[in-house]
Amino acid sequence: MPDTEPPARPQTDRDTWLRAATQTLADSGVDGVKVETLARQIGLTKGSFYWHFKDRRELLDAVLDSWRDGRIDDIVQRTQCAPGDEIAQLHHVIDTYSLARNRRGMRIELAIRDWARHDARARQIIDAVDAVRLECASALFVAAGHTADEAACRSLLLYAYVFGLGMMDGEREAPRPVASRTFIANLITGK
Amino acid sequence: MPDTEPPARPQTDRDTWLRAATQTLADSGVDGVKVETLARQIGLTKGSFYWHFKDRRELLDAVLDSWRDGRIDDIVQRTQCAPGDEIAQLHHVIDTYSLARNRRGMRIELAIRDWARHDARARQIIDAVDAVRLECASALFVAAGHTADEAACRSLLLYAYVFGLGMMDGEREAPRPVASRTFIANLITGK
DNA sequence: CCATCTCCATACGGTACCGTACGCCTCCAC
DNA sequence: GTGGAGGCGTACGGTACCGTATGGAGATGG
Repeated sequence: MPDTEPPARPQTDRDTWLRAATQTLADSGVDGVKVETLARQIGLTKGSFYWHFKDRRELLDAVLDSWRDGRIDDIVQRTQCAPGDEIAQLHHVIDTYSLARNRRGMRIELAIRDWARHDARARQIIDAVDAVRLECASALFVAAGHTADEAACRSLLLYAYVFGLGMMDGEREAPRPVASRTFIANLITGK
Repeated sequence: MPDTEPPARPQTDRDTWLRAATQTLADSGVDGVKVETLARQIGLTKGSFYWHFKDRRELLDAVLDSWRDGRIDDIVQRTQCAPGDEIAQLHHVIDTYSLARNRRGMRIELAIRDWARHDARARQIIDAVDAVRLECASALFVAAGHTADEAACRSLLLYAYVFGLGMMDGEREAPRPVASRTFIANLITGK
């Protein structure tokens, strides 16, 4: 921040740490993200780590920031559609979050949500992402003809459902039957 | 198990360890449950701990078992009602799980659900509790006139919603407006 | 060819755990 | 009163972390 952006440094090894941390976060939760363990995994040492990051916390914050940016870009993209297709698009959003279709994404999401129960910064990131998601989904419901209040309720139900289901299903292999998922999606979107 | 039940031992100090572990589980997650930390909290030492428990794992399993028993008793009780009151009873169940009404219960629940993502035994307990809950809720929906398939879908939506909402809301103070909660509950139960 | 900067390895001190070994009380039976 | 057994405290070895200190290889520029 003090100096003028050293011109496009590769930072590829910083990203290596970031990716490893994100993966471990998904696999083992925040408490599994340990400097020495990551070092062994990626074949580097703490010497490298403490050159790229001030401390463990800075790594975690970087993971959080990059996750937030990715999720916000994603939802903004995924909720743009032609007029008249809003409900179909909402069904697509629900499907996108299904465990079978996006296991890794769901694991990261759940790990961060759990983390947010003890960490203010993580909580803040989660709240920011949720706010954008709810707003985007609400806009679709409104475009489909619902009132603003009702749209907000249905959006909340939608996201609570997809993440709650992710939590209940855990690592289950067999996906829920199509008929069930369609029925539930119809309840949420209002047929 | 080998001998014949030493006649009603107090076991009050074993229970002290159990309660402390459950509380810490709710506050800090499984990884926060550490023998030496608990010892400091309750004013005992590891000498006591390793007399009552074989190791840390045995304590965790005991927490899990007692939680499962409590949850199953609770849901069986809470889903008994007079004929005709089924939908009202389901609304009551939803309300019961609201964060404002049962913060501590929700914290324990979420901590165990997160734990279940890495631990087979915890996963097994969660699955057992979920199965009973879904069955009990489904029975109410069936009694209210829904088909078995639809009852199963609505039950799944109900529980996914309440736990998903618990996750999204975190430690939020202000409860959701009554109108919203009623609207969503009506969507789930079918008006 | 020397200086400096980047990037990383090695080595170290310190802390927080787990589980074990062992010993000290206290209560009760005989 | 003495000998177990229940219940617990103390002390110890071992491990897995965090963060720091320091040095060294390799590129880069003068």
